[in-house]
Order: sequence, then structure tokens, then C-alpha cells
Amino acid sequence: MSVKALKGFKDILPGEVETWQRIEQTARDIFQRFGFNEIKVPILEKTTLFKRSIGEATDIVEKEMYTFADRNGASLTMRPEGTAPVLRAYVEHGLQVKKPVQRLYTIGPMFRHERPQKGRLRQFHQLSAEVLGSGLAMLDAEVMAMAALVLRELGLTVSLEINSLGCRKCRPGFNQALVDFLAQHADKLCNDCERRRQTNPLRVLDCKNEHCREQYKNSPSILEHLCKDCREHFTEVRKNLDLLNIDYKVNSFMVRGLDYYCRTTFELLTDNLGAQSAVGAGGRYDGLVKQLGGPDVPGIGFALGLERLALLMEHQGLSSPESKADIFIAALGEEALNRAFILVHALRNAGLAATMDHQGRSLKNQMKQAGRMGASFTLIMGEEELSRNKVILRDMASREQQDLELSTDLSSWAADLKKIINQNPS
RNA sequence: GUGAGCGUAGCUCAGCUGGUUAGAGCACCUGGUUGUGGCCCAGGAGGCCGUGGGUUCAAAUCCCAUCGCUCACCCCA
Repeated sequence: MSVKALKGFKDILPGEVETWQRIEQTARDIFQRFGFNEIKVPILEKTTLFKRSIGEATDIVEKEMYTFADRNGASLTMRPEGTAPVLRAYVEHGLQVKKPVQRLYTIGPMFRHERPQKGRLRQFHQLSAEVLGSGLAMLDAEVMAMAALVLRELGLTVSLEINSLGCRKCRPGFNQALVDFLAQHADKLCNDCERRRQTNPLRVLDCKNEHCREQYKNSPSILEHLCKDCREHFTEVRKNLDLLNIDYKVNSFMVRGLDYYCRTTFELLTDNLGAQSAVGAGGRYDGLVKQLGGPDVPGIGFALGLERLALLMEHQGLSSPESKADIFIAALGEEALNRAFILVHALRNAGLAATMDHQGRSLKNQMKQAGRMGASFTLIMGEEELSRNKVILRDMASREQQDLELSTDLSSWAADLKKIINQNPS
């Protein structure tokens, strides 16, 4: 058996990659409009970075990280999410002094050792954006609006759900109320919820079990336990979303898997991803920058899952086609082949996507190749034409052909040909 | 970590109450056109039937194991 890719690691092949490029390009364009700058950060970090940010007791840290010892014994981890590395870079380079409010985005792979399933891989890719330096509710709304716009410009329809998780002041009170509630119903919980009750009570809220859901309808709501500041913040967020005409639904059962979230959290949801429903999610993480040794600045961010977006695009019939050639050069005979080799280079220099067959195959075969790669035009270089110093230009869609006089100045000849081709895009 | 389903050509799959040389469609190559693609027709190439063991006169087919993939749970983008 030949070597295959690791479980949960996928190749993105020609034909699929174009959709990814389109997603990235759309997002980059929109992020730029919102004043975000790209930052590229490493994939490997010290393990402590993630333990300190995501939280020691989370599933991600406890059982999903690709963690291993470096040759010198240091514990390294392949990033399971993008916020921590970006904040690390922000702190390390003192980016807070360059702009009072930093808007950063990054694109790249993340790694979590989970069992793969639809829309979930061990190496997956995220587009993530962070705003550091402002706790204003306007930013919460703006960030959500930006994420929603990316989806909209891609032609995707998703729903936005928001919630507030409170802060260090008010969440403990809610937590206690929830624990008390669960204690009263302990005998009626499913096995998973019983476990969650001990380890992470908040998590019971998004249990999929019908019976549990039924009971939790009467459970205490986080929104009723918010402190005055958090309550006001949440009200402001909602008001600002309304001002921007962003549709959303408040879901007080929405929980996040990372410890650092506080106040606003949100998810972009779809029904078309199998068991996975979130194509994007994010929230506020005031206090995290300070926790990582930086200034005490608030932050908010979100991530979009690229595989999930690509899956949705495919599901909606929005996949991008494989990129095509502008022109194919079909050469007949050894002499023509040599001249075609030079010509194709001149065409590429002129900015055309030009390609040829180097094997000396039959014209029929070369025409077939031209058609297969979607070339709009084919240049036929046969000995007969070359003896007259000409080539045939064939419009593949209309099947019309014309003779073109060759020139010794190949670069200007190629530039002229480019003009002809651009006038007749097929 | 748990559960279920599936492994046959590059891809999608048929064949599986055991029975000769394992099939189809798509894709690929050649020809029908001495130098003209898409459609059509003809031909061709391409398989340790995931792997190992067992039952049997005989295994793609039945049994066991193992590996792999997929989906779901947990959890998450």
C-alpha cells in the first residue's frame, strides 16, 4: 500500500481549490474594507500559550491538541485555534502603541486531534479576525456585520445567533444558579449532562437530547443574571445590530468551548452541513490580552471555517470552475514544436495564460487537449503555415479561423495577440 | 474515547442465496478525418475484488481478525 495522507488531513485538489481561492479573496477584500490588516503567525507555539488562553479544562486542551516535545525537550503545540497566536504576536511586538485599536486578520490551518466527520478535520482552516483595544459594543456589531457580509457576498445564506456569557462578576452567580437547578433535576439528566454537571455546567445548555432540552426550558437564563454593565453592553450590541440592519436571533442557550469568551458570543449557522451547524463563530474576550502578559485591553474576534464554507458553496452550487487557459498552441512537426516553445513563452511574458503540448502528438489530440483545458483560442502552427510565415488562430467557441502573420518582434506580436484575445473573451 | 455503515478500474458503482476468462458508466488512449476539439460510432488499456487467516472440491461472494474510509456521539470552525 502506498503512503496516504493522515487521517483527517486532506488534499485540496485543482477543481476544489478555486472555490477556496474565491472565499479567501472575498474575505480579504471585505476585511480590508473594514480596516483590517493581515498578520501571519506561526503554526507552532509553546504549549503554555494555549493552556493559558483556551483553558486547561477545555476539551481542546485536554484531549485534542497536537502536542509534542521538541528536540530540546520543550513542549510545542500545533495551534488548535488562531486567536492565541495573534494575541501573542500583538503583545510580543507591542502593537497597541501603533494603533489604539488594532484590527487584524489571519488565514491558515489549525489542528485538533478529533475523529473526523463531515465538516470536521484534524487539519482545518480558518479565516479569523480580531479587534484589539476597544470594548465598545459598536465593535461587536461591526465584527458581526463583517462576518455576515463575507457570507452574503459569497452568496450564502446563514443565520446569526447571539448571546452574552456575562463577565467574571456575573457569570459565577449564573453558574451557581444553574448548578442548583441541575441538582434538582439530577435524576432526569442524560449521561452526558450528568458528566457536564460535574465538569462544565454551562455545556448542558446545548445538549441535543430532547428530554434534556425540554427540562432546560425552565432553567435559569444567563441573560437574567447579567450584571448591570454586561446587560447594558448586550443591549447596546443589539441596538447597533439593528442600526446596521443585521438580522439575528438571541439564543441564551448558546455556549462556547473556549474559556476566554466573555459577554458577547455569536455563531453563524446553517442547516446544510450535516451534524455541524456553525460556519463561523466568535465573541468577546476582554481580559485575555492581559492574561497573556499584555496591556489590559479588550478584544473581540471570530473565525470562519474554510472547509465548512467550501462545503456550503458546493452544496449551493456555487463552486468555482477550474481555471482555464487563454490560448493553446498546437504545433505540428519538430521545427514547429521548437518555434511554439519560444512563442508560448512570449505569450506568457505578454500576460496570457498560454499552454502547449510538448509531446508532438497529432493535431486532433492537441485540439482535444485545448478543448479540455477550456482554451478560448488555439494557435495552430503547421509546417505549411510556417513556410508562409503564418499561424492559424482558431476561436474555439465559434470555430472561426484566421491567418495571422508572424513577426520577428515576438513580444509586440504577442501583445497584439493579447488584444485580439481580450476583445473576444469566450 | 464510543457507536454504526462501507472497502471491487483513476472516479461513481453493479456483481455477493459460493461455481469457468470480474462488469457498467464516466475519464483515458487509438481509429473512423495524411492537419482541426465538444456529439456520435468502433476498438484498446486499466483490477493482488483493502490486507491476513479460516471454511470449502471451489471465495469478490460465507466466517474471524486487522487496516482504512465515512457518518454520528462527545466536542467544535
